[in-house]
Amino acid sequence: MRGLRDVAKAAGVSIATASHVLNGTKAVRPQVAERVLSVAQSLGYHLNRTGRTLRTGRSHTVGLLVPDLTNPFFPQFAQAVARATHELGYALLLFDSGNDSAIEATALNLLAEYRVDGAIWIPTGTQAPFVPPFPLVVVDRPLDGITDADLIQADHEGGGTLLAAYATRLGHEYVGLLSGPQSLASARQRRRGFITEATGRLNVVWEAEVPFSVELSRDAEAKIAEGGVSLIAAANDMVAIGALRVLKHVGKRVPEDVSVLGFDDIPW
Amino acid sequence: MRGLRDVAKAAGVSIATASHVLNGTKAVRPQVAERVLSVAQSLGYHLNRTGRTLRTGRSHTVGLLVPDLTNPFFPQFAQAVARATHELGYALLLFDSGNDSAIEATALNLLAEYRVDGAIWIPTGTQAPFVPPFPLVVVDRPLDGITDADLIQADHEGGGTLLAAYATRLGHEYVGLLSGPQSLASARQRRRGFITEATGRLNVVWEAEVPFSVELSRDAEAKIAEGGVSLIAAANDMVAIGALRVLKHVGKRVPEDVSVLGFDDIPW
DNA sequence: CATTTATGGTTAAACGTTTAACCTACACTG
DNA sequence: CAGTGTAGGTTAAACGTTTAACCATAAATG
Repeated sequence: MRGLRDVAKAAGVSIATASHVLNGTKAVRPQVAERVLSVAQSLGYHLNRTGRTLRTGRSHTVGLLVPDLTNPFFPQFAQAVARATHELGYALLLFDSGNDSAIEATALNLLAEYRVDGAIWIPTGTQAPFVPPFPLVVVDRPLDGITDADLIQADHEGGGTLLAAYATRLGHEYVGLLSGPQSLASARQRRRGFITEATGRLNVVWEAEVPFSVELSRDAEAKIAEGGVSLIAAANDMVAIGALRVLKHVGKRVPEDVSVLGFDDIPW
Repeated sequence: MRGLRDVAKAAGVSIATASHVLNGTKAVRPQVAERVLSVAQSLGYHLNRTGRTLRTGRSHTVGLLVPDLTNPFFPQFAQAVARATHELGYALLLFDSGNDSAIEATALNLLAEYRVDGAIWIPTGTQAPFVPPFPLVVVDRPLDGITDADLIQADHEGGGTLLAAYATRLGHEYVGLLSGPQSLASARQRRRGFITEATGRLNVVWEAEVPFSVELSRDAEAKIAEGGVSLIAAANDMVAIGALRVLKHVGKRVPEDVSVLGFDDIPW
């Protein structure tokens, strides 16, 4: 692969000058600048980022680590981040941990190894494998022992409150609750909001804890099939869709027989 | 950030030995190996990949460039690739071009700048902005002028054939076709297969070309609303869902009033 | 005209690794 | 005991950039 040295030689100029031309970092006679550029072009020169990063100590790269790209919430998020970083002239390293904290740890390690200038992390758990050597923005799920990271969080508790309030407003009385994985702060907060708002107003006939996925637990499926409620509140749109599947499977119509409430507004 | 030099110094050993310990690339007395490892650990040392890549010329990184992560087909694909690369000890750089060939070009350029050892590319168009300086696997959409890349392709034409054959088997006669963007080879091939199989057996009352998205064209929406067909074949599951939306909007029931056929088997 | 200043270029060091080549001390062999 | 091999370590060069420091020439200034 051609390097700056080859470009410089072919253009009859020093490496420094070639670098200055390519980066516009110092005045160069138009004539020779033109020559350097055309030589670079015809040689198929591509900057070697490892060289630059090594020298400057800045990678102009940020990392994004999400729990699961097949949950459509995250691609939307990733695209927004990608657009922003791209506009700012940063490269984006995108990792999908697959909800696996071991993979998450190696991804985090890779971000460190690539010397990202910063990262956005939507953790799958509540633990960091090490304290990240780069500026960090944590999304939605506070981490134990990481104190100097920024935290962006939706009002999950308020969202849970809204679910219960809406169910009440629609006149429902007996409801089921599919709460998300209680290992996640976000799921805990949604649940708390729901329960708090529901007590005294709604009768939570049953509750089941399920993963943030369309695949529910056997327990949850049994409770959904059992009936006895006029509304099912789900911690998540994917969970809501899982509930819809089970209901269809057991021959219950939505919303005629039972209503289903979700959270996230995914395109599905 | 701590480097190998700091680790070596703190362990009272040369940089070379520290490197050998960390990479297991030469025999070292267990006692000193242990010391190096624990020092590295306590110093929070992370390998500097830019240094290694610069020296070795190999990044142990592969790139994956997809057209649109919000099309659920691609996250599935990406996860499979991620798992495979991870198992082989490679890092994966994931890019989403957003169906924008300008972004695609810069992504490709980034892959070159990162010196990936190879890349998988699902192109949005049919042109490459430059001949990639790394081994390339192109998926589903052959490129003009790129001769030495591997090509993996689904049997799109056969899929189109299946759509028409299935419609015929179900006894349909008057059908509509939502063909995908004809700028893409995959969409062209699906269409060709469908048309070939349909001629003589089905009456293709109307056809509309739409993007691979749930957002259809005005023209397509009008044709769908208009009716006159008992089945609509879509070039894509997302397109099929777009059709379902329009049908619901105009009060047509599926499958009682009209059937809808898709392609891809996405989870939605 | 003598001096300063701007313009356009070069030299060389440094970033953090890896790794071939080298070195030393010791154990083994005959 | 001379000679050979091996185990375990070090030295130093190289990868491709960027950039401070330097230099030469030409232009501007008084």
